[in-house]
Amino acid sequence: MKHAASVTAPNKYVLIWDVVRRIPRGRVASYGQVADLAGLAGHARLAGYALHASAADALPWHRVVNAEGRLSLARTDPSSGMTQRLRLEREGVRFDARGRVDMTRHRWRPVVGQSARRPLEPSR
DNA sequence: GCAATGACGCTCT
DNA sequence: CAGAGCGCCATTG
Repeated sequence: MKHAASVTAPNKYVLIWDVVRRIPRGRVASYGQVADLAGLAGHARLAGYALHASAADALPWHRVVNAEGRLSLARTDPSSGMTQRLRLEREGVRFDARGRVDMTRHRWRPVVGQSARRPLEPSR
């Protein structure tokens, strides 16, 4: 069925869910970023699949947006867009006039070694 | 097993 | 900056 995972949940999905669960409050990550952290670099689509397959309130799925900072809605539940935006705003995530998340300020930066690289956001 | 579809992403126009 | 095209992989008919 379209709502996979209802009975079968590939380990890959579990990996993705685990990453999503680690996203801090007030921070957002893109599907590609989640896939990458889950060890599935380049497979952003799988991240989307995993989220769709997971239970609605089993994890902070609302903190996952696409690379453009826009909200990707599930065709089976278009109303999720409203829920997502409300939850994010409630966490302090700001949206611009176009309805996009300000990625430069809210993109989640998991600790990797924080040696060099780190353009650091304009922090307003 | 092939063809179509999908909570995506990157590149080119 | 917007739209179209192509690539990735898993699920479904």
